[in-house]
Amino acid sequence: MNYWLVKSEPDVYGWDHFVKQGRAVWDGVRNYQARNNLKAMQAGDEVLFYHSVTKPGVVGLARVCKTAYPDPTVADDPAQQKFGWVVVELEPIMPFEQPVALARIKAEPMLANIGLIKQSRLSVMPIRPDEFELILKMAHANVAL
DNA sequence: GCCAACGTTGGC
DNA sequence: GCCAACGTTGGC
Repeated sequence: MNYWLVKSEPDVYGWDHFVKQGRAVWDGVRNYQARNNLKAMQAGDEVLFYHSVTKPGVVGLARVCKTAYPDPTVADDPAQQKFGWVVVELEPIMPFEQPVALARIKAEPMLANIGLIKQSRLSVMPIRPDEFELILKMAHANVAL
């Protein structure tokens, strides 16, 4: 089991929209490192859902329900296909009773090396098990790991 | 609205 | 291959 964090701007695609749909095709990733992270995801991996820009913070927990396949939004664009962009599919598990604001993450010494802070522009990143567990605690999420 | 970080593009 | 210019992300 691996743990991840994905970012989305709530005004573009927020947690509520995600829950309403019940499943998300995670498309639009156009960065090699983020793409490689998508490719490394396995079915059942747990994913922190992060709202960027407005009220930045982790708002809920999701899981990978379908592993990487070619991004259908560039299926008709040969110029884009050479990049090998992919999507995964995610489904919501639960919202956080107490969302974990970025400010709280920054204030937590044990999270000083989290990718979210170290590589602030990366939109799909791995999270260490200890970091993941701590964020769930901070969210008051009682979930079996 | 501003700015820092950083990835990409294109000239040389 | 280097580097300046430029665009995008995302926090504040």
